[in-house]
Amino acid sequence: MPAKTLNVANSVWGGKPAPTRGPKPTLSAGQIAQVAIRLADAEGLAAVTMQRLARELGLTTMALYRYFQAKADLVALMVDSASDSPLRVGKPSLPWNKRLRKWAHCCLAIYTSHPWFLEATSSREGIMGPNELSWMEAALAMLAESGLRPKQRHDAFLAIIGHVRGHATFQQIGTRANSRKEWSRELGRMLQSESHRYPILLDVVRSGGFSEDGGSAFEFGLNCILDGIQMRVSKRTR
Amino acid sequence: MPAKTLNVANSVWGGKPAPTRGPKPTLSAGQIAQVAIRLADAEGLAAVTMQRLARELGLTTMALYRYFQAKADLVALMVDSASDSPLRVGKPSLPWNKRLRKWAHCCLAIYTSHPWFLEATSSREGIMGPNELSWMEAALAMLAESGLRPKQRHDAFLAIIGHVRGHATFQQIGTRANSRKEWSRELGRMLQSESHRYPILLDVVRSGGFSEDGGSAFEFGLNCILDGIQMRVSKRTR
DNA sequence: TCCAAACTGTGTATAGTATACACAGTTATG
DNA sequence: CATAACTGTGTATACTATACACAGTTTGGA
Repeated sequence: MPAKTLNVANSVWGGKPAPTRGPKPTLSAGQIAQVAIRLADAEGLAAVTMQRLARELGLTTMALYRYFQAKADLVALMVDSASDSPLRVGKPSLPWNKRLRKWAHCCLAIYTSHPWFLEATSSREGIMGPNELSWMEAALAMLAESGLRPKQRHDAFLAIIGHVRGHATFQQIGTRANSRKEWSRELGRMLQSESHRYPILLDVVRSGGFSEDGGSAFEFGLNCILDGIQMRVSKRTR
Repeated sequence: MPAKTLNVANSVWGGKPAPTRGPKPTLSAGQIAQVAIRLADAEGLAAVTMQRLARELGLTTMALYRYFQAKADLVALMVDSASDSPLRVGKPSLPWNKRLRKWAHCCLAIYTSHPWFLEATSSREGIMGPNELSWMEAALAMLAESGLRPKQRHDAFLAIIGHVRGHATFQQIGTRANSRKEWSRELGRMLQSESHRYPILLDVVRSGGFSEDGGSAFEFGLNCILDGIQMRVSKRTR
């Protein structure tokens, strides 16, 4: 019996029947997740330990296990709560690709405003939560408008979310110990001592490809993907 | 002083001066990394603990710290060793995009043959190793042939590696506890009970978008990106 | 009205993690 | 040949997640 998966689902899909006897819980799973999110935003996901979180809440460590069967359930709820974020893609009259572009930007905003989000969603063991699925549904709906078949909608979605996550990964380079600039400088130094092996890479580093960005890399790749999808849509309708 | 970063670099860029006195080490860092790779391939990255690895090698746990300053250094060497993998992109006479496609497939092969590779490379704190950089150099060289400027080469590279990693992430869904099919079935059941909220998503699941793939999703997104790059190259040369 | 079931949070205990530190044995160099 | 520099060992520590027994609280049914 796949017990773990089901439990994770329970924490995110409010499936607990709300018992009648016994004392009322002093908190709710949602409240705990909110505090955990604030903690993770401020100090990283590694700071969210059961002991630390309990201390933050004025509870004992083990009290948390009355709200979540395991830590994975807590993280799952953190993820889905953070996914309850405004998705503004403009009027439905806008063409699908314009709205999809906005979708990607809103989605990226979750990753950038919650640095832990990427790590927390990198191992998709349990089932996804309702808010996460809503994001997915929205993107797939736009792709459906484009005229792609269901399987291709999925493929296109994967390319886009992959790009969002890829950019989020890139943004987090050297985030912890050193600053990003320091990381880039270090790489440059390393490359210079081996410049014969990596001449072109050295060009890129010197052009500031790694240190400064300002979102142009995100835009570039997103445009490539959207144009590529557009081409395949045109092929189909032609 | 960013000591940790430098140490990681040392383990990967053989910078230790090879001492003269004292007994010879019974092993080398590279050998240890190879055993760790075999262990991770078989039982996952979580199985690679210092104690387990030491037991596997017939050493004490603490003996490993004579070879690596910290576990992160070991993982860094695992990553770079696994990156020492054949990159066959065909004759240099082939057009850059055909070779870049092959590059992406070879790169994906690393991720699929080493399921731990994705996780091990998800937090890029330290500097990259020489083999990793060689992969990057190769891709950037192809993009340079296309005529893109250095900054755009970087942007394009990011889109491609992002797609490779995105697909690797997708492939690992539900890999652990349940099979992937079970995961998809579970999702389908969940969606059916909320079918009014996720009608289009349900279509995709029913079309087998999640359960079966066979690499078509990878191909689709890769083609989109490569065509998108091609368009931008044409614009520039026109 | 009262009792027992069901629930809450607490305290304690355990197994597993990385890794710091002191030590004993070994080797090449002065 | 003595000592410095290195090897691997053993022990200890601080942190994880979480299992389990318990004491106190609330409520449904008698």
